[in-house]
Amino acid sequence: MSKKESILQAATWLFAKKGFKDASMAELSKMTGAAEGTIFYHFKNKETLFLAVLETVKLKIINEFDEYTAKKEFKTGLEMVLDVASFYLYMAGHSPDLFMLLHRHDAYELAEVNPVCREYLEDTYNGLVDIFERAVNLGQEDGSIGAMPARKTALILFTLTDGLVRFNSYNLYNAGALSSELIAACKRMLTNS
Amino acid sequence: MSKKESILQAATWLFAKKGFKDASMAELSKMTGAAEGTIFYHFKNKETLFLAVLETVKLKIINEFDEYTAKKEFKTGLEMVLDVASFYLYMAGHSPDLFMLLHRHDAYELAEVNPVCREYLEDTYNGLVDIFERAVNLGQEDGSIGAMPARKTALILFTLTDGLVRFNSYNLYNAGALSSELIAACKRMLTNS
DNA sequence: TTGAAAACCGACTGAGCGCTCAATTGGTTT
DNA sequence: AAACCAATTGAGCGCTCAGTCGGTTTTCAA
Repeated sequence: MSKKESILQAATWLFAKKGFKDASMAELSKMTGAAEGTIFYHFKNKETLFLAVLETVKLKIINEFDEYTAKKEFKTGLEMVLDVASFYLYMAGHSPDLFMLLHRHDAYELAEVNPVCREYLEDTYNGLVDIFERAVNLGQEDGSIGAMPARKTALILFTLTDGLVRFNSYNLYNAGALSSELIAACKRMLTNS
Repeated sequence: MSKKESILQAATWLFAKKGFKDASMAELSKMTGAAEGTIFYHFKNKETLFLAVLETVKLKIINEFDEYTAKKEFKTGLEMVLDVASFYLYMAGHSPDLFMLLHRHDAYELAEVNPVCREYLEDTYNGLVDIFERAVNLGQEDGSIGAMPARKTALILFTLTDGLVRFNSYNLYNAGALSSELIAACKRMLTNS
């Protein structure tokens, strides 16, 4: 792995763990073995490095879900919704850094003034909501999901699933213990007419 | 209003807007007209000030919801759930600072090492989830809500409502436009057997 | 082999930060 | 009038940090 790549990888972890402000270039330098000057040789400043991290987060998440939905076969749209929600919980447990970065406020504050940052975030979220929407549409065609606005329902499903992941990362409640209840709630929400 | 009170009030706004690290005592001093020394006379350090802010947030939120549920009469448990969710959205729009503070990671990171902070957060969340749970129990007694685990369902309802508020504060999607869909989704989720 | 570009290094800089402290004020008690 | 005290002040201290810079090493095509 090139030094640039290892910097990017370590930065993902560090920004996720400490947030933008509390992640210091000195610590990043120690972690990677690269001198501070080297970091600034590859990324012109801290903000640029953060943006590069956000881009890889977006690519990794979208790619992971694309692979999952392409590989797996779903019997019904309802089943697809439930499986995607489960997979979301699974991924968040498996790659907590990626989701932690999306749950911190750093990116949203930067997005207020930086269009590129905003684009990364919108792409990531739209990609995820799109998957739920496709599943809802599918379910409404095959009859497994009742009549309701597909896009808005997809946003609700996404909000609920993502909210559970977020609460889990706060260490106040255990989202794992709620996963089966999440699935049950989604099922009831979608099959009621 | 005493100088101490105005410091606390301004700090609430500043911590909510900028987060713990980016909120500087110099700016707080400018905002309030109090010298920096005065701030440290009333609050021994920045963390103590932050804790004091968190405590007022907890008190304000719990108090607001207590007043609401005490004043208003609910015909059924289901209606209470839906009304409480609506009131949650209303409050978040009316006092965005309070919820912004709960949505930032600062408090949760402090809670990892500071039991008092953890207590404030748990009290706040438990207070809110309790309201939903009472409503669900009520609904299951009067028959307006189907059979399902009350506490876990309350957590799901809370997660969903709070998640919507959070997304709204990110300025990526408009939670206001989803409020009617939130209510509809909750209704379907609760009345299905 | 060579030499220029790319990659890398780490001591250094200056701004900004939380916090301290000696001094001052104005009101109350003795 | 003297003593006391809580509240307030702001210059300044020690420290951390992102970012710079002059120099060194590595790479690789000619």
